[in-house]
Amino acid sequence: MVEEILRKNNLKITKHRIEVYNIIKDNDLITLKDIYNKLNIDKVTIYRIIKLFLKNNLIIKNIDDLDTYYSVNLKEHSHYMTCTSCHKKIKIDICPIEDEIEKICDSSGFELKSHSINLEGLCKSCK
Amino acid sequence: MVEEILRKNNLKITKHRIEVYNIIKDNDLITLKDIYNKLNIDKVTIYRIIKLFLKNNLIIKNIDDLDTYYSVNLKEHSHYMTCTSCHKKIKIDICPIEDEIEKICDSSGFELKSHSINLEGLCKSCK
DNA sequence: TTGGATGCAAAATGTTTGCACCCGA
DNA sequence: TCGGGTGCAAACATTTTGCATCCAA
Repeated sequence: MVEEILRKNNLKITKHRIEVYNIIKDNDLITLKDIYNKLNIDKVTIYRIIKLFLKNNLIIKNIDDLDTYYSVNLKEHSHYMTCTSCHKKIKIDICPIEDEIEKICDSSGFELKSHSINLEGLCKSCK
Repeated sequence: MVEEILRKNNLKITKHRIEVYNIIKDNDLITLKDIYNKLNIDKVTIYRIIKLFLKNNLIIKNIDDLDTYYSVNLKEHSHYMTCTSCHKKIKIDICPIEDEIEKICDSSGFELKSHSINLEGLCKSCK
């Protein structure tokens, strides 16, 4: 529930914040432009909400060769490989860094709050 | 040798391309702005060279909460964890996705050309 | 010599800021 | 009620484009 997440982070609960969070949650890897196109909220407000969510690690910033995308920051999450030819994204359901990164954090005392991976190459049909 | 790399990719060898490649190589995770500040090359030309290098997988685009950085795409490479409080970057010398991703590519037929990882959190002294 | 690379100017896009007004707590 | 959230306008920053000139092959 978005409201709980906002409350837990001491963020005021507003209609716009709920809308933005939910649209990111329901559209994994959505661009700011698409959030703007789907919601009736001023672009500036979306920038501010995105910034706030990033700062509080509620969402994750992802990139590929073309654009910047946002996704919600949850334990269950996917990563994607992007074909630079046909621009299709192939979903990976396991997190390839999970185990290794935990070891590194344990030994270095780093507390990981969020992560994103950009994998680019050619898909089966494009190579 | 930069010249060989350019030749191998059928790219014309120019003074500027050599300069840009070398400065990225010598300054792991450099911003476009810093390339511009360090070299006497028009900003537009740097944008074009960066774009060309990315398209040919000669360099990698990396992000953190603040900026976009470039690094050369070599088998021996580092990743970094970024502290969102003090903005220090902690170098990781092993590639945490290497093994897992190879398996995924093998089974899916995806040919990985480049990858970048963004790890954010709090370093030992900031948490 | 020739097509692509570069520099300069300008346009187009993307992002932030200031301020008045609005709304959630 | 009140401080922070939002919309609008404008400023600022980033990236792309058009075109004339230059240079690597």
